[in-house]
Amino acid sequence: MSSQKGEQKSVSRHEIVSKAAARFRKEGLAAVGVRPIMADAGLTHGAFYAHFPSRSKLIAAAVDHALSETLALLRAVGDSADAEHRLDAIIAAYLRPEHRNCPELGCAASALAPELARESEEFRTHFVEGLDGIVGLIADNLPPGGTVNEREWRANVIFALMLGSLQMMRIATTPARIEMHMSAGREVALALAQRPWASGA
Amino acid sequence: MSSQKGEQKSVSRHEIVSKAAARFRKEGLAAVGVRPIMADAGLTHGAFYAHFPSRSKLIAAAVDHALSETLALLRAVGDSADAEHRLDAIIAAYLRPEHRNCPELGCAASALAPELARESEEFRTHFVEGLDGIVGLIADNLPPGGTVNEREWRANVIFALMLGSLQMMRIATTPARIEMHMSAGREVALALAQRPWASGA
DNA sequence: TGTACATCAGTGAACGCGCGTTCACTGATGTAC
DNA sequence: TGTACATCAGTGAACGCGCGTTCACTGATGTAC
Repeated sequence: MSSQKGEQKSVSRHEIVSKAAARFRKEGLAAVGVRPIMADAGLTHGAFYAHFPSRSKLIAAAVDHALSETLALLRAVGDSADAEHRLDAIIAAYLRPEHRNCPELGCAASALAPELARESEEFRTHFVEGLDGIVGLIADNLPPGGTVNEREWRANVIFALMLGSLQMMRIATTPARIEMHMSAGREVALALAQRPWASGA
Repeated sequence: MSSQKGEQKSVSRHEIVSKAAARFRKEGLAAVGVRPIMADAGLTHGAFYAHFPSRSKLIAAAVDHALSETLALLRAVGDSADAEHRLDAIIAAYLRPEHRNCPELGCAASALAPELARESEEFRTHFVEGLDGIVGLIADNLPPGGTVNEREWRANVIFALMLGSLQMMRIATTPARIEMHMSAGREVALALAQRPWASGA
């Protein structure tokens, strides 16, 4: 059987994607080359093209990987909270100091949004589908009520606020500022979730 | 007098900074080299080091330039609106289709936030001071009431929402999505501004 | 079980290219008499 | 006003370097008999 060779290859591929996802989030898409990623994965650069046809295909795979990791983590955080505090827990997990300090393990949008905005329409359409997983998780944990559209609308605003707040936390340099963006983002995101549906928001 | 030579030099410097500010916002800090910027300014790359000691000092100058342009524009937008609709006009100017489509003319934070978050603490401290100009403009146009801290707190949340919403507009690919992020961001930003002060938010 | 051959994941030299930065030089402008 | 010299903004070749990508090769693993 060729299963052991093939298995090794798919282990390598996973390692490449995983290390790339970390490097891209930490240093930016444009700043990271194929060689350092392959070195992180314990391989030499020449092997790269046996796994991916080009660097840009790796970017797509790495961003996908990062997004699903984040969705899985936020889902787990929600699941392990009381039924009435799930959204609270998800928002707090997104806007927490560790997420500020370790972009390499966090939400791809927060680490890469403007660079992703420069990618092709095709790429962005796919990325938005991935992000919709996270936005959908927020929508699913909103208080009951409202139409599907209203719930999605609200989840999108909440996510936009979380995204902007996390980026402000990362730019901020003083503990007081970081704390302000964190607690303000958490408080307002939660308040938006609990606003009555009647008012149209 | 050497005034004409010196004048030419400062005209060139301004041209370099201005073209760099546009390129960096359009393509990202890491993606733009000294040569293309100098070509945009109508000069050859060799002249660069008569104006700046290094590429990274140009980044600092370009980001400063971009931020003051944006502050001036938003201030002008606010000033030309009715007294009771100034914040409305500022928010609408930030979250408008032209700003989505032309990052090279827009807010540096929206085009570069994650890349700026990777810069040194010194750089970020200076950048936050610049951003505070915009946040301060929002605070100044909030409805009356609240302490200075409460007003700054609220202006920061509003700005975080505007930042996140504009980035979502840029990633979105369908007119409906773009429109949703725009109108949702506008509506909620304004609602946050008008929330009563008593409730602590 | 042992040997000969096929497969194929990974290696590392090499390609052309653009990067940030340096520097000897050019030539238009400004100054001195 | 005219000529000789000084200044200095801008030019473009050159430096070493890392980039994305290609490809002939290696050597461990798997297959056939």
